[in-house]
Amino acid sequence: MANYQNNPIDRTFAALADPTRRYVLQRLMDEPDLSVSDLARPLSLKLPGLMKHLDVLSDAGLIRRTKTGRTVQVRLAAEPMQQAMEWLNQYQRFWSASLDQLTAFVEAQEEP
Amino acid sequence: MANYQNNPIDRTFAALADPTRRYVLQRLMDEPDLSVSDLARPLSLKLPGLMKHLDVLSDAGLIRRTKTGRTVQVRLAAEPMQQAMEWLNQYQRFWSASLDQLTAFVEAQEEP
DNA sequence: CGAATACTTCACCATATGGCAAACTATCAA
DNA sequence: TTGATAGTTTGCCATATGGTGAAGTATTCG
Repeated sequence: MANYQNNPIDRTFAALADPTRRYVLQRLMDEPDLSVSDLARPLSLKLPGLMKHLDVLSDAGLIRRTKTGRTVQVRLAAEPMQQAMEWLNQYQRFWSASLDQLTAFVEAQEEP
Repeated sequence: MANYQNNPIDRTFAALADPTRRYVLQRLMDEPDLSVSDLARPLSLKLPGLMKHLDVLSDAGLIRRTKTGRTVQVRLAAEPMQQAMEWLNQYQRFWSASLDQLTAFVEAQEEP
């Protein structure tokens, strides 16, 4: 093989390509600082499985883990998504309809 | 293992996770309807290697291939990126600085 | 027709990924 | 201090991915 996701944007997109990992990210949006077992509870995989996903997310810089006592708090660190977003932005001229959607979305965000 | 990218958004992000494939997409933005060998020429891989990448991109719905005679035209089909984009949009509230950037970008696009 | 061109398919390889059970390492509670 | 709890590490496995060379299929050119 060769290179295997070693640049940041590769790792970001690769991390986002798995539904379990996207689920983790979405949960962390709503409930910050969840523990590893809190995250695992609703999932149908064992802890070692989740660990691997968390490693992928950490390597991509999308989460940060801090251990206090015996529990680990997992927190979102969405910075790398910005790059991913910027990369995708280039393609907007190929779907102007959705450009309108995006504009609406951004405007909605700007309102109080 | 399990599920291996079988839903559309998985396939989209997985397709975007490789630099060769992102290169192909970017070239197709600038020069639509390139042939397979045109795409391969500047790359340091053999045709079968590129073929696999094109298969991944097709399966993700990001390109479309049409054969005329013995040459194949590859065209961008960026629709699935919209979904990817929308997914990423959720995270904007985690980086408001770049939200401003995005707003600027969208506004720039809207000007003639 | 015969040969070159433009892909495509096949068989093969090394490494990655996503999952598990089992064993291990804290840390907190009784 | 024993035991439960929270997480990690270590094999191990099956399948995926990204690459190759070699052979196969059309199509076009001379």
